Amino acid sequence: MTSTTVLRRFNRNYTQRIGVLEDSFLGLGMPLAAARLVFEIGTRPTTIQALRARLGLDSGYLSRLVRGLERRGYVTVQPDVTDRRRRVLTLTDDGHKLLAEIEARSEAKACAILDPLSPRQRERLEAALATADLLVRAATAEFVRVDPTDPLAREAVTRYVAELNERFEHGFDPGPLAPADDEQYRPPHGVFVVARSDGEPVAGGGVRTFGGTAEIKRMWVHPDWRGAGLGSRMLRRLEDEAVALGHRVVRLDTRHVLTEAIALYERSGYQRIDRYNDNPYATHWYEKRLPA
Amino acid sequence: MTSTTVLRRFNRNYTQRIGVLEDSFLGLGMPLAAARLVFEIGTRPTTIQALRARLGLDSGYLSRLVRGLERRGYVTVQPDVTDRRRRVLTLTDDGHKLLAEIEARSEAKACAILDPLSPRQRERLEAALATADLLVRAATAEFVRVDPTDPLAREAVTRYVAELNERFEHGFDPGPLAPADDEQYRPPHGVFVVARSDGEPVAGGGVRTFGGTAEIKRMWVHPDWRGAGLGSRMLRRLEDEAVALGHRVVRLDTRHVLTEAIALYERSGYQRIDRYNDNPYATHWYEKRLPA
DNA sequence: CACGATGTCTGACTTTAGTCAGATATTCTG
DNA sequence: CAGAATATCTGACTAAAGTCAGACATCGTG
Repeated sequence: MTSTTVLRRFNRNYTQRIGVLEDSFLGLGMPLAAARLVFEIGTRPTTIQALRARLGLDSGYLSRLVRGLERRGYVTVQPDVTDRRRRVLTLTDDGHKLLAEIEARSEAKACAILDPLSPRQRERLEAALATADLLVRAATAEFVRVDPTDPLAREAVTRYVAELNERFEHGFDPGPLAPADDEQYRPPHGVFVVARSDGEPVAGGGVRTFGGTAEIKRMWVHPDWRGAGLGSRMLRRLEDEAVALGHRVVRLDTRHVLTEAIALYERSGYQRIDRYNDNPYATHWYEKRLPA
Repeated sequence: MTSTTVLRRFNRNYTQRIGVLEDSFLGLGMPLAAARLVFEIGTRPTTIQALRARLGLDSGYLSRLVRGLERRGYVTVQPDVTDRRRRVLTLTDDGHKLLAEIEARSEAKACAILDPLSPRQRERLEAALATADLLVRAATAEFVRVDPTDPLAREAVTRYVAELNERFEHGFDPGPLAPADDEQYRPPHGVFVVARSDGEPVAGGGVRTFGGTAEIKRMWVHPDWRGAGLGSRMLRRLEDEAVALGHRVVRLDTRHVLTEAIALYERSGYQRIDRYNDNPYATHWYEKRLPA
């Protein structure tokens, strides 16, 4: 049986049986879409714009849904202070009560579904769903080239730096962030790529030109998203970008404590070479010849 | 994280991303529900009644959907010869063409979703989905008491007999099926239980009164549904039924080749005892004292 | 063969979900 | 500061999905 067959079969069986999870929102006196909104807003106050991106709704439709929730007193709508075109949504006390009710219903429904399973089977299902969840999310993440000043890129780099600082024995200091730095990751010198899911960066990395070859830098994968192949995909994508920039050789450096990264590079055909830069944090240097 | 949390999280992520599998039916010039019907009818000719049970649709709504398909020449509707109230649906040639188109679109969509994954990740996802599929299906199977003459019970017993006949070294002959036999699995002497999913029996088993104690017989789980705990659930259910019939002790016999069954009984607290009947096929005899 | 149950159909209706074309206010860019 | 771009809102519309009450034919049972 092929993977697509399994996926399609699962989809049929699952949506038919578990789709009922959403039916638990019935009887709340509001359409399901509105209940989903309450859930999203409850997770964290959001702008209408963010909801539109996250849930993929038409702006007119969303506007009406929100107004409905406002009219019933579940949410308050206020202009965003930093950009008065945007409007920030917050749950009122009644909204939080409603959210609690929604949560309770979902939970009850989920319990009812899992109830017949023995603890052992439940654990198996939990593990399978967690794996499937991660892989499905990873498969649907979108890789996009962005400007290094894009908020997505900024966040990816910030988290990358924070992680190195935590994992390196004596911390990590990226030095002052000069505007010239950004220039390195802009065509024609280089590019920056992020993987995005639901509007959040889940992986990032850049290629720049250094010493006549391409150099891959700042590769990072969100901790919650590791083990799903995003690292390999990012690496492959950055190699493609290097080729597109006209390079035939790509290099990179790393530090011994980053064992997963080292494993990834070696699995991906990188050869260890001598020190080619003066990065004080680097302990390993790699090179790969790219197919034209 | 609890199982319900994982289930709910998966459900949110999954329906949002993969629900798109169904969007592939868009542009066929028919509502999604109609496309689903074509798929169901294509799998095997069905009656309207069966569709209603399987898809859980309102009879009026379904009637209209079917009439629409008929009007466009995708299905033919004929009275069932055995019961002229029922109507049998069959795909026409055009209907089969449409089904092929639907299949192609689903397949393309599934491919697109899986495409970004490496073969290794795809295999992992496939395994996870197959496990989740089995367990979700098992969790939602319904255990019902039925009369031993009920078609569901008949099918379960038939398949049970067929399997024993195949697995026993010299086959298995259940002997003539006497009406008195059925009586044994009817209150107040006994009961017959089947687990049902989408109208098909996926497990079955009976309790009868024999030699002053309860005896569990004819326990069977559909081969495609094994490894999901249906056997344990059926055993527990039959024990409960035995208690309800007023018994405090339940016995059963089995044959050495049925190793999973033996493992199940021993895991479930059954003690091996001496031969208590003259079943020529039995090699192992078990007993369990039931909590009141 | 009467009577209740079953299977299907019809008409009249509602809700949900969504689309699309502008209108308006605000912010960004040169 | 003009003009483009962005964020939201409004009105007018459609299609899909489903509900409900009742009508009608057929079947099984006593």
